[in-house]
Amino acid sequence: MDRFVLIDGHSILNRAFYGVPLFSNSEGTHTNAVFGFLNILFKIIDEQQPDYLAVAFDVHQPTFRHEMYADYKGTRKPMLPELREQVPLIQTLLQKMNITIVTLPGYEADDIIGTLSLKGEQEGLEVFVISGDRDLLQLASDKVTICIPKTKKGQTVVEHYNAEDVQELYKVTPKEFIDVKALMGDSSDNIPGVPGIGEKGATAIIAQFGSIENAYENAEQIANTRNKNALLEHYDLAKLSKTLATINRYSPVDLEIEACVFQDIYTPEALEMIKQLEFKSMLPRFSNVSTENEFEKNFRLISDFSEAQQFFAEALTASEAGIFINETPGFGVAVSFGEKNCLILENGQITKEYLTGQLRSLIEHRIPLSIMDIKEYNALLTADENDDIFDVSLAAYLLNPLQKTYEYDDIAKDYLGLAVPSRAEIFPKVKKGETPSEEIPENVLRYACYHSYVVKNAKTALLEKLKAEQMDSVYRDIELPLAYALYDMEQAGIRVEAEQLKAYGDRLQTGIDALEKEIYEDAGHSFKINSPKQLGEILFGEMNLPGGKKTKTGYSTSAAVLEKLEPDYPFVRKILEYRQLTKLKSTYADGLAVYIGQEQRIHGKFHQTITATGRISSTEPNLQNIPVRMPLGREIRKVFVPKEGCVFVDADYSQIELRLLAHLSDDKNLIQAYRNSKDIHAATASLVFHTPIEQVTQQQRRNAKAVNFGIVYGISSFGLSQGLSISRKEAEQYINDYFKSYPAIKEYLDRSVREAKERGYSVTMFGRRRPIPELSSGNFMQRQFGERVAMNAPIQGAAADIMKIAMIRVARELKEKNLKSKIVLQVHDELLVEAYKDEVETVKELLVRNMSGAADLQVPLEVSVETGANWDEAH
DNA sequence: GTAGTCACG
DNA sequence: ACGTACGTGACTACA
Repeated sequence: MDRFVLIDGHSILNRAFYGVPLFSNSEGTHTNAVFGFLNILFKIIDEQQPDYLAVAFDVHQPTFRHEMYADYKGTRKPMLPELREQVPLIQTLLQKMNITIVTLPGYEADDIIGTLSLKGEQEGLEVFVISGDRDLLQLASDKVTICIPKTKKGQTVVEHYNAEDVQELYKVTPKEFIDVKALMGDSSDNIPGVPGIGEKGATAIIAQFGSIENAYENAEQIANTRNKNALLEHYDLAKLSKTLATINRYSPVDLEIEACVFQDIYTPEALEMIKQLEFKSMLPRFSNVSTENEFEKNFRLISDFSEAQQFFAEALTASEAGIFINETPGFGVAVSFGEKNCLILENGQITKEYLTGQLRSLIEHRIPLSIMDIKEYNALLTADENDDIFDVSLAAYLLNPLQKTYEYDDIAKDYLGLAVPSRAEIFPKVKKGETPSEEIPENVLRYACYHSYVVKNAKTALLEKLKAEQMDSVYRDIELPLAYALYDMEQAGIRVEAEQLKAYGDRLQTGIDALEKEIYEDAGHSFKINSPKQLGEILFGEMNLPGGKKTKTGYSTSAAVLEKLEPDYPFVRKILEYRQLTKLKSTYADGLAVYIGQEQRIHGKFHQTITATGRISSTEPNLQNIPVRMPLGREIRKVFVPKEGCVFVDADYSQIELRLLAHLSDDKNLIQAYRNSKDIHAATASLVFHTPIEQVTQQQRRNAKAVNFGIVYGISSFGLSQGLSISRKEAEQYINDYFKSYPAIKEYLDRSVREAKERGYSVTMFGRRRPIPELSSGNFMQRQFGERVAMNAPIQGAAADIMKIAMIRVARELKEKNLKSKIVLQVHDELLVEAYKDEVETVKELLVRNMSGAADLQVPLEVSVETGANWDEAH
């Protein structure tokens, strides 16, 4: 039997909107409801395999119901703008998917569905009605099934109701269901119902009499007197309600079911829109859509040795080439130059060594190459900063540092205006992160050659754009050379004493076990101490501690909250201690151990295209957040040690961000303070609190320090009050006093915000940009966030630039002087060098010189340097 | 997969 | 009245 699926458009969109957290694509269009709608649509299509499909939408116009009852749907809230803007989106997308959309002025989508479902039933079809609205249950029969999607534990499940299910659930037939609703009323549609009769009464009456009319005629048989009187008194209202609640199954829908025949929904037009909406997870569904480009005909697979040799010989004559290195399922190299795009796969005489040798040869012959993420592939290419290699990822990052990834298909779209199939489209079964294991060669060919094609062609566009935005220098003088310095740093790795680390972990475990026992005893039972939910219930529920309430999901148990309770409750102190110990154990003791490799070294990754401000980030493991503030945590640094014959030399910028603030704002007072004083926070306190510097108290100094931090973060009185545990009023006073002492800083910060608003981005003194779309948001909070970012980004970004410049210079000088010492870590304002003992003095000197000389500021760029037998000692 | 928490600059 | 410090990454619990 053929199946006919009818979808209640607004109802499903509405459900999707509230079921899926609000999000937008990178253009700022809200897309969550469209996303949710599609997920439900795909699920229904997969389950039902419809032969006919139509989606009904209401039109924004009064219906026949409004004419008979002016207040119909009167109390309904207007649709939120975030949802309203998605209605045309889903409608356009459905059209692009060849799906029939039905609307009917003067009628609701319910009536269209009622009419078409009846038509379908009469024509012998099996009908499925998809809606979130239970009113539709009145349409259920043995041929018509009502499907209601629900979100259960984050998963969409669809509940099915035919006539029997309705009977079972509501004790009345689908037809009688109308009468029940009419009697009890419906607040969401503003159907009046009969005053005094609720769900129970309505169901009882209709179950007994079958209809309002029959019940009225036999009213004397209604057992409940109050219900009986209510019905007798409000019979007219009940009749009106019934008419309003009845779906019109004979509305003038001018549509033959044949016109709804289900066709291929995976069209190129729809795919284009899905990409625009950025629904990456849905791309695999469109894998059969060919987004084949003309040039794809030039993609060739080479697995014959002599052919490969000929190809590489020709490549040596190219003016430039794009390359991609494919590592799974087999090793291969894709090279694009001129009109040629070839993937040469490892095969027989074509060995991995041969292929990398050929790439080396291109580099040595100074053929300009273009590649994504040179750092990632440099183990194979062994290039250095003097080679002619263009890194597409770095350029794309500079042009927009806010993106999560820089995939070749995004590059093609953004800089070549070209739609190319993404990885997900080419390998539909392969999930992100997994490796294609049994991929057919044609797919690998497409994937690899699209890659090399895009990187070859994007180079010009990216360079032009960098130049146009005055970022060519940041690219050429900072990011690109830095990639090689970071590569060397990753290769060097850092030595970690595995046994000491293990011992440290064991020590922690002893403490954890003891604390756990005490905590369970105090609580009277065991529970997951690290579960904020369980802990919150115990603290603020069972134990009835003051405070309580905070987050969306329950009580807040953050350190900030618990620390306020700590003095009065030993139990809370134990919790905090437990948290500290388990954190150290899991993240550091156990967490680091798994990364220890050859020669006891950890080779963490340093990422250059992640942060919005230009800092680098560190993962697997994160070596930029190794504890230092608390003594017990700091112990971990003792297991980071230099190799035999070496010591650590650790160099730190002293308050680089605050110094940058002095420089950028040109504030004479702050500049003077830096030139005169060793202790800038005390100097600030002296000025702000009108106290001679030698009389500044520790408290005053602490406060001044917090204000200094706050300024760099994009000050707000609330933020400062939180940081200092003082009132907002006091915080505000501090800020005012601060700006009185440093008037140019206020002007500078205001200027930062103003200029960022004008430009849409902020920019560092080296030309690095950070777009701040929040500045033009209609949302106050968002805009305010944008303003703080506009104050912070030029400072944090410039500090990052300076450190990068310093790293490049240090790495260069170490190489030039043939020193064996190596940079092993960068922690934003700190460089750690593993220095050979006979090089220590040279290293110390060159570190300080290069770091403090990396920028010419109006204040000295101070660098402190220390040595030690482990990281703790050296820092 | 997200929320909460906490480690760093 | 809103409900906030800037930038990251890893881990645990839980839906």
